[in-house]
Amino acid sequence: MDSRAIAELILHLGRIASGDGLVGGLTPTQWTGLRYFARANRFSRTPSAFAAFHGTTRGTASQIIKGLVADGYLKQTRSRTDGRSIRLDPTRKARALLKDDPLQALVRAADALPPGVRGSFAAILQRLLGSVAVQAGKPLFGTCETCAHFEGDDCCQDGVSAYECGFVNEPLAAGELDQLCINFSSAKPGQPGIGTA
Amino acid sequence: MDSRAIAELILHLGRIASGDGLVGGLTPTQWTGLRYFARANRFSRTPSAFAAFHGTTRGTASQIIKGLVADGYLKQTRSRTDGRSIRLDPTRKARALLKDDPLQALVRAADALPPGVRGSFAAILQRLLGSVAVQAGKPLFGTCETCAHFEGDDCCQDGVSAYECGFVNEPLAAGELDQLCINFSSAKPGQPGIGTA
DNA sequence: CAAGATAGTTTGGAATCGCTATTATATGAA
DNA sequence: TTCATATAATAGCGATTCCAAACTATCTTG
Repeated sequence: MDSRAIAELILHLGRIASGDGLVGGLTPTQWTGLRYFARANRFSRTPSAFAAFHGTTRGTASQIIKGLVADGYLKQTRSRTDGRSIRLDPTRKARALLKDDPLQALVRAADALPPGVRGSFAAILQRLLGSVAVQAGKPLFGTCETCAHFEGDDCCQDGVSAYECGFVNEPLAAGELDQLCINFSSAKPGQPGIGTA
Repeated sequence: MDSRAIAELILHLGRIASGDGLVGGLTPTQWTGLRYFARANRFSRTPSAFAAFHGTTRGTASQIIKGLVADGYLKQTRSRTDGRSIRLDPTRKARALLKDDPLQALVRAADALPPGVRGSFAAILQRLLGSVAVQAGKPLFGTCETCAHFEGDDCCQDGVSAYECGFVNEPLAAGELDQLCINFSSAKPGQPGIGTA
C-alpha cells in the first residue's frame, strides 16, 4: 500500500519538476536530450544510445536531436573508426542554457537535504531504477563507479592511465568516471563495486 | 553535483516506469488519470482538481476524462449542491484494470525495500515534492495525515464521527484519511502533523 | 563480392497537449 | 430583481510528439 504511494510520488514528482511546455525555448523532450548529452560519456553520445536511454525508437531520437542541432545546442561529429556512427557534443551555448534548466527546482530541493541522507537516498533511487530496468527488459545506464568493466588502479597508479574501461579497452580520464555509459554492467557478485552500499 | 544526479534519476525512473505507448489499452496520460481518480477523496475527484494535480489546463484534463468515461472507467455524477460541478468515480472495471498497471514494476521494486527504509524514503520524496510545488507555484496535494485542516479526535473519540475536515466542515470516514486531497494545507509550524519526521 | 547486420534518417499517420473561445451555473453588488 | 463577475466544464484548432515502417549508408562475415 505504501509502495504504491511511493511509485506514484516518483511519477508525480518527475512530472511537475520537468515543467510543462516551452521553458527557455526548449520542449520537455529537448531538455531531456540536452541533459543526456551533457551527462553521457563519449561512447554513449550517439542517437542510438540516447534512444535506448530514453526508452524510445531511433526515429524519435533522431527527430529530437535534429532540433537540438538546428538550434545550435549539439554539434555532430562523424566517427573516424566507424563511418556510420555519429557523436553529438553539447556546445557552449548548451552548457549555458543548462543553468536555466527547469529541473533546477528539484535540484535545489535535493540540495537542501542533509548530505548523509542525500547519499543513501540516491542509492535507493539507483536500486529502484535497476530493478525496474530489469523488469522492463531495458538497458541500465550507470557510471564507472559500480561498473563491472571498470578497471581502476587505485593501489598502483604509476602513470597517465590510472583508469581503464575493460569493455572498450581504452583509458579513462578522471573526469569521465561519473558520466553515464550505455555499456554499464552491474558489478559481478563476487567482486562488489567501490561505492556499493 | 550529486543533487543533479538525483533529480535526473527521479525523472528517468518516472519515465521508464510509466511505460511507453498503450498498455492494457490505455495511454500513459489515461493511466495517470485513472490512478488519480482511484486515489483522490470525494472532494477532489473533479476535472479541475485533476487538472491542478496533473499540472495542466482544464481543457486537457477534460479530454483525458472524456476518453476514460467513454471507455467505461469513470462514472460522472453531477453535484447536488453546485450545478456546475461534476464528480468522477472509478468503476469496478477501472479497479480491475489497475491490477495491470504498468507502474506495478516500480511498486514491486519499492516493495522489496526494507520496511524502515521504505518509510523514510517516502518521507524524503514527500519533502522534495513539497519544495518543488512551492517553487513552481503549484498546489500541493496531500493526505489528512499531515494536513492542517484535519481534526482528529485521537484522544476522545466518542461516537461515529471521530475525524473531521476543518476546511469543508464534514466528517471523514477512516478509509478516507489516506486519500489525496486538493485542499491539503501543510501543518502549521507550531502544531506539527502526526507523521511528520 | 554478395548477404546480412548495424547506425542513422525520413515519412506518414495517430494521438496528445496547450491555447482560446463558448456554455452553464454561482455569487455578489447596485 | 438585475447586472457584472467568477468559476466549472467542454469544444475546436494548431503545434508537437511519438511510433511504425521504409530507406540509405556503412560495416562485417562468408
